Amino acid sequence: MKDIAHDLGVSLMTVSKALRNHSDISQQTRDRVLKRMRELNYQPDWVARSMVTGRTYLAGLVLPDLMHSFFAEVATSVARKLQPLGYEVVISNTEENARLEQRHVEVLIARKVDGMILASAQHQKKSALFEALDRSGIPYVLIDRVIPGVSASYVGVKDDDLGALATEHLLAQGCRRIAHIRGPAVSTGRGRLQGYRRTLERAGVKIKPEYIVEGDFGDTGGYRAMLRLLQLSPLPDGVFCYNDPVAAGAIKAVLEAGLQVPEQIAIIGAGNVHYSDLLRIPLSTVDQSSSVIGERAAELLSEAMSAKKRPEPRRIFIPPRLVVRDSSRRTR
Amino acid sequence: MKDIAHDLGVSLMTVSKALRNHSDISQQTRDRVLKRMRELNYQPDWVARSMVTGRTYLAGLVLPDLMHSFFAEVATSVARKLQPLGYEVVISNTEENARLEQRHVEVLIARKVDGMILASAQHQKKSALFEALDRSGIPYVLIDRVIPGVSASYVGVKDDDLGALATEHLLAQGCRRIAHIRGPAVSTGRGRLQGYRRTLERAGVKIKPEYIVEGDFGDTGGYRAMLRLLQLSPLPDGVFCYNDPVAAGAIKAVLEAGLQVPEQIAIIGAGNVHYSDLLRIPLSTVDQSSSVIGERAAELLSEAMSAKKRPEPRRIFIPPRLVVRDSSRRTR
DNA sequence: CTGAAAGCGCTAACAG
DNA sequence: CTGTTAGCGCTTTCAG
Repeated sequence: MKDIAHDLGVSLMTVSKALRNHSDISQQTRDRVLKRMRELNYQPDWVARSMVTGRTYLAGLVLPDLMHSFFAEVATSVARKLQPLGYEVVISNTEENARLEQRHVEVLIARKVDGMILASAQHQKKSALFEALDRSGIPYVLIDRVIPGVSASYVGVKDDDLGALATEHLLAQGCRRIAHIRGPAVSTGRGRLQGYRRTLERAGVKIKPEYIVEGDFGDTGGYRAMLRLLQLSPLPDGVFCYNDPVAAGAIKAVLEAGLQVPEQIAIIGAGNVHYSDLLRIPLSTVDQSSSVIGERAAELLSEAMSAKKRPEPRRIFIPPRLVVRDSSRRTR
Repeated sequence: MKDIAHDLGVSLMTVSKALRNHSDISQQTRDRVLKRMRELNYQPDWVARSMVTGRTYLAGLVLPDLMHSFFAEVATSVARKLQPLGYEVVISNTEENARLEQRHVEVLIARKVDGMILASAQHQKKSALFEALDRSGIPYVLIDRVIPGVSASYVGVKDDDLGALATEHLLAQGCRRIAHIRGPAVSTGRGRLQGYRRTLERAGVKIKPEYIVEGDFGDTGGYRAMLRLLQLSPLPDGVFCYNDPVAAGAIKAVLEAGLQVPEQIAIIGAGNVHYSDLLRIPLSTVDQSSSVIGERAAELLSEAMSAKKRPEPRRIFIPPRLVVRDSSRRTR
């Protein structure tokens, strides 16, 4: 900047204003400055600019697992929304580890990101993480997982409705012994389980505790959980799985056991990950509109980041949508 | 910092040094400083620190598509390697768009990232992007895709070897009419095609131009490409697909046409994405060790970032590894 | 419309 | 072991 000012015989300030399209600069001066800037390949230094303006135009995105296609879709849509607004997105992969997540968030705070979107892996009600976040004054939006006791904006589906939708579908397909491979103790896992319970109760079906098994987040967990279900007698005739990777693993186990999907055991997952249609047996699922979640969250965040004072937290619930494919369609 | 210094009756510098574990500070003073720091919930301001040190401890990762499981794996392993070293990773999703990529890289330069890893979507030899990058002096490592004319460090597989390996395997399975669904005109697409050609020539098999069709990067492209192959007569009895998503789409088309995989048409992909084993027909593929690529690239970059002077570019080639599953295993 | 002065929060270099 | 001085590259404020 100094060079440009010197070369053109104007002051630093004139250059600074010209570069930022400030109003009180003559068109002629502006053009000269921009021309010289291009000649010198000059790019304004964001670090210095941030230091004085207090804004970094960085947005943090804290995710439990980038390799889970649901979060990859969210990341893509968040970036697609935020980048045109001038924000760069810093993605932190927490690997479902609450401690690691805490550290990442502290780092993002110290780096003065303008805002954060997080699918938090915290299990506890009110963790140090959210205290630090609130103290920092940095706006943030929760996605996918609700953290009890944290009153921040949220975007996601109502997981009990999702669980109910899936379970109702299995009932409608004629299943009577419906099992659930449940997820971990985060809000999505709890909510889906609750929806499953609620639906069976309302339908007057007795809930058997041994039909509810823990499946973790991924396909290996789903595979192992299904092996346990396959020990039972009578066998379940339908399984609602925490998510699509878990369901894919479960299907693998069922097929290896020589049983038919969906004829003997119908299976449904959740998330509608993009390859669901390409699996061994095209997978029925409940769609969560991952890209819509990302978009809405980005919108809420960008409002909060540009607002003078913190806007009221808002909760946006995306309605879950049933997608029936072969894995649960009974041809009775 | 000023507050801490004031509260403790020491100078700013003492605090600054204590916080950074500088050697010439007494243990006692350091402890007092750290204690007060915790009490005040103070976090050093990275922006200010970067301004004076010239280092941001940000690393850019420029990828064509986060939703492609190969790149998601690379991103995960890069982050896992770099974060313990104190770097935060900024991921830019270029959506296979060379212009968008150019803009992203400029932004990363202006933000003064300490280094970059890129799987570039540039088609041309020497684009403005790499000129800007070289001018900036920021170290960078190319992964997955070689850019002709750019002499930077590189980590990836030799794509012609990959293509040869896949094609040889199909030959060994008894296929005689081997088609190729090729990728776009980036180095990976060209290299795999070349390996396919080379192998067929050496085996004395005539290459039919109509057996080489364009499939783009993803499953829809693979599906459409396979539909075109299915018009041909005689039908191919083996297809080497650019990557696993393309292969998954191709399998879908074959099955819908009522043909058997692998009995009538054997299929092999590349990349060994993590769900390959869960597809309709478990997919044979060539593994590229995505996480190793990420790790090695991160290692090369971190060396370059901490070196005084730019180290010599290095090229690391990961050997491709054949993974045979049902989609190509002929039970003759 | 243009410019001068002051300072953002921190650290490098050097002096005590 | 501790402190002083100067300045990173930019913008904000206010005066011409």
